[in-house]
Amino acid sequence: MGVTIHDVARAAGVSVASASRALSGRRKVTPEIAERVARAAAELGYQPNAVAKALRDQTTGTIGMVVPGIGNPFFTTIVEAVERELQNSGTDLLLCASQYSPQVEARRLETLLARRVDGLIISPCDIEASVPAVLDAARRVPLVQVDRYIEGGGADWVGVDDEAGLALAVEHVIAGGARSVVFAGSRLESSSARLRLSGYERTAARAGVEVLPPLLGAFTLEWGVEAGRRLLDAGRLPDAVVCANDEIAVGLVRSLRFGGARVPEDVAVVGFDDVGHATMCDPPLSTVRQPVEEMASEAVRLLGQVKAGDPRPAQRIAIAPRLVVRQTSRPVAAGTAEEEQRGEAG
Amino acid sequence: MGVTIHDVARAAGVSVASASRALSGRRKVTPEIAERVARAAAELGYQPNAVAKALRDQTTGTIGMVVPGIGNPFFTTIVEAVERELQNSGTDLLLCASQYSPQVEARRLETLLARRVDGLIISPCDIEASVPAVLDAARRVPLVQVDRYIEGGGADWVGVDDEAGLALAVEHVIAGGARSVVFAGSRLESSSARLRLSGYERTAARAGVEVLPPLLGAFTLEWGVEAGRRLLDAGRLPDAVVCANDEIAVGLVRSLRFGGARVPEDVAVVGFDDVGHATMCDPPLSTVRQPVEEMASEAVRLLGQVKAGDPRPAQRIAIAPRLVVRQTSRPVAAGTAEEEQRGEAG
DNA sequence: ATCGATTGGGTAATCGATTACCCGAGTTTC
DNA sequence: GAAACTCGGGTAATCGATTACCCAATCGAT
Repeated sequence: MGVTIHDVARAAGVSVASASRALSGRRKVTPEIAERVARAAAELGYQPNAVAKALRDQTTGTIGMVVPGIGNPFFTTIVEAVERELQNSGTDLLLCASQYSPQVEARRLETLLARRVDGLIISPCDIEASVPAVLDAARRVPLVQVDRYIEGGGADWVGVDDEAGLALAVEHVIAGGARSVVFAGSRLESSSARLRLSGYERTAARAGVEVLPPLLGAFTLEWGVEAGRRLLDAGRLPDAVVCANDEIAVGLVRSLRFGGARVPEDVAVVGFDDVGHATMCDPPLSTVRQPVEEMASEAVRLLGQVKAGDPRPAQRIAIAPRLVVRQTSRPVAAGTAEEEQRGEAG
Repeated sequence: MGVTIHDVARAAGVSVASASRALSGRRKVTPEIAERVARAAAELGYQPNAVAKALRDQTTGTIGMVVPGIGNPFFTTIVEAVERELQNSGTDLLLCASQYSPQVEARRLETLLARRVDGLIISPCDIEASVPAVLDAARRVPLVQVDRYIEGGGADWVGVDDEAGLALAVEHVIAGGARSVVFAGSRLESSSARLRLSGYERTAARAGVEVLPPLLGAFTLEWGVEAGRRLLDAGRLPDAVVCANDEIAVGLVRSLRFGGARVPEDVAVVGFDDVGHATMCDPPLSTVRQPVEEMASEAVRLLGQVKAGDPRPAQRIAIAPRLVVRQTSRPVAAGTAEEEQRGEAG
């Protein structure tokens, strides 16, 4: 460690200013000096100290990203997409998981700000408890929310149109003949959880099918299993279950089939997200696809425009999802919904 | 942005030295000054600039972690475990994915070093192409490899005993009656891929069953599906397939069942890792469990001891894996192998 | 009363890279 | 031929926090 630009300058027999200029090319130097500096830098294996540069430039070339958890394939997919998006822009990503805890989330934001990230992308874990920390952060650096958001509208957001997504799912199962539709979702701690529930409720009401009490737990496979068990215990199964994400749906399918129900013959199941292992489920899962790449590139683009504490009204960009029909729901007449045959083993 | 310790000092009517001392408590100040400084800091919302501190202290309080990809649940599990391990040590994790590309990996190491991380934890993506960048990094900061490692022995490593793991798997299916055992793994680009194959070969040979040509592809579900298809196409199925990881195993099971084979009756399947969705597979997957938490805490512990470019011989810590028998293999007499019933839906 | 020791505060150097500013040499222009 | 410019190099300030070093005041001991 520790070959500095002073060492390079000395080795090349020039001043640090010349060395810096030769290396950065931000001001002309004679070819002779350029050459000597380049050689000296190469010989010494000089690598600029990004910490010093960051201090001087007041910019770190990093952006922070905080998601509830990287165990959830939906978030890892977003993270990967954001990373790809940042790939060649020279900015690095500092990734943090809040572990679904507003306290941890606040701490992580704190240290990211202390490290002077140039911007933040966050999916706030709790729609209420996350508010102060997120708004505070938004006041200090450009911040964009992705997927989940907090209410109170201080910060930009990009995500899928959750209500529209649930509408697609509900309309699809109704078109397939379902007369009773249950919603299996998560406790209403996030915007996604709330909007997906309300999307279900509205669409069901509009379509004239009964709005049944929702099953609310967590966005996990385990909760899906449990939800399926409850449906089985209740005696009469609904014609269809629409789920707030794929993990719940996969657990639900397993649980229902374990209990002897046939999917989709006895009960249709539709998930949400279409990332990770939706195709790996048996049978492959019908689901609502989130346009993750688009969300990521939109988020990065937006981040470039946002200024910290900008009084401009916060933007909300809701991207339309699309339905992917596989085998846990009855296909409907061609043209009504998109058909997909990905995911089967053969 | 931008309330500095100078602002705090001015507001409190003291020198920056006193302000710093009052805030850090590293030298005594009068209670009166401590009080004034604390109040001024609180009122101004002072937050120390970690960049400046890092430059001055020559230590950033961060460690970098580079894994091949966060789409693979095995790596996300390790990352989470490392994060948990670091939780209260005041060090943050800078996470990077190399996307299974040695070039990307080298670039990521480069920028982590430029950012002066205090240490590195890496799972090198390629056993040969990763060598120069990893050894170079190890010369400059403490570095510990986890799971995958490079040959040439310059850096410490902690991981599972891959050969022993495969031995467990192979012995288990043989004890269950298998006479023909095929290995489905990955191209030999990583230490894990190589050791798991050789573990299979040795154990099969020792047990006197024929060592069959391995199916080598990638550590993915897709490759598992393809491998299953090839076995089906070949006409006669082996009694058992041991896989290099769970993703391959899950794909393989789906593929075989789709082709009409019964698992485990016609062919037993055993995976490797036991993270993520091994229990979600239908039927639940028998597998070899990697002690991820232990690996993570060992890696962090080791990192604390390693010095950059330490001439001390590199340590290799291989932790013993254990077999988890679920339902894709025939159980054997109690006591020979551990039984588990986790993962069924009911 | 005087001399050391102790206490606690302030000044300025430091970390490494960038760049504002200055200066001298060479060119151009009238 | 001198003023005005250009070009390219060097010196030192700067970013913000920490701390080596210095100094004044106070205390205790002789």
